[in-house]
Amino acid sequence: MKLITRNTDYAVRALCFLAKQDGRIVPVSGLVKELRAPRPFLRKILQILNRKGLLKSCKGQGGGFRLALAPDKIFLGDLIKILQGPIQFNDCFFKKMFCADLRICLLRKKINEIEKYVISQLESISIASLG
Amino acid sequence: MKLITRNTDYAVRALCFLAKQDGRIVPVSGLVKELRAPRPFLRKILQILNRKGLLKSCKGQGGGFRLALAPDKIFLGDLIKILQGPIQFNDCFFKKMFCADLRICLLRKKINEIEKYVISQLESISIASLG
DNA sequence: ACAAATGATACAAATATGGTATCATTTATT
DNA sequence: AATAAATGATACCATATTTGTATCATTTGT
Repeated sequence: MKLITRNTDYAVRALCFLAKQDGRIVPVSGLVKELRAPRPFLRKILQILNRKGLLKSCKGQGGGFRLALAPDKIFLGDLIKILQGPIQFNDCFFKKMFCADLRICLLRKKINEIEKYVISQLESISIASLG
Repeated sequence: MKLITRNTDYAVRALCFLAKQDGRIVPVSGLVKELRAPRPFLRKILQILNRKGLLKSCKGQGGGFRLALAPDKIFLGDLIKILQGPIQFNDCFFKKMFCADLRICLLRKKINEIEKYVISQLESISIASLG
């Protein structure tokens, strides 16, 4: 079981690299070189981060990407939510089926507590702290 | 992202039910009825738990399953390891590629800390505490 | 002998993840 | 104005994992 998937991993590395560029625009080719990531896959990730407002893109020749926010305002939790969906340790498979039953509630309750801790941690890890 | 998958969920419920049977042998049909789980899928799960020593099976007519250990000696962490594999929040996609690089180590280090906490929690939640 | 149970194992469907391919659009440069 | 270099959008495909299903062999109580 993984906490972060490959696309999040690429995203972290890309953002860390961009954080070191002082706002200079970097084209995908530059990031591909730096990260040795598959180019079309990386493009897809960057485009998503652009749409979500973490990156700012510039089209046309000389274009590329730069951070849209300060590195200490971008958190691992944000990236995971955007690229992997909400963290739901606690997704109940049995919905209304058992939920009157005490032991199920106990399981859910305990997993929920773990989830809350993990989310709070992930929301405290900034790109700046990883750079 | 899920912390426990459906088969683990079934396993928890099955073990909790068996824990209430005072060592009486319960056939799969009994558990299917109790859990409304797909019978062949549940059989597969129970057979795995038997092989791993958490359950004791009895073949033949009148056979079935019972707990092999006291409910306070079986932990959620065990079930997850058996049915979902080792918890590896920290599985590095980039192995030797970047590992000389400081920022990668920072990411891994932080995820490792979260992983350790989660594992310690999962290893503290017993079937008895969920019953 | 028979029926009721598990053991073992191969197969299949559904979903999630990782990645590719293509074409349209924008923009700097010439 | 033409061209080349970049992103935007989107459809598609490959692989792995999860969630099952199906079948036959084996064991055991009656």
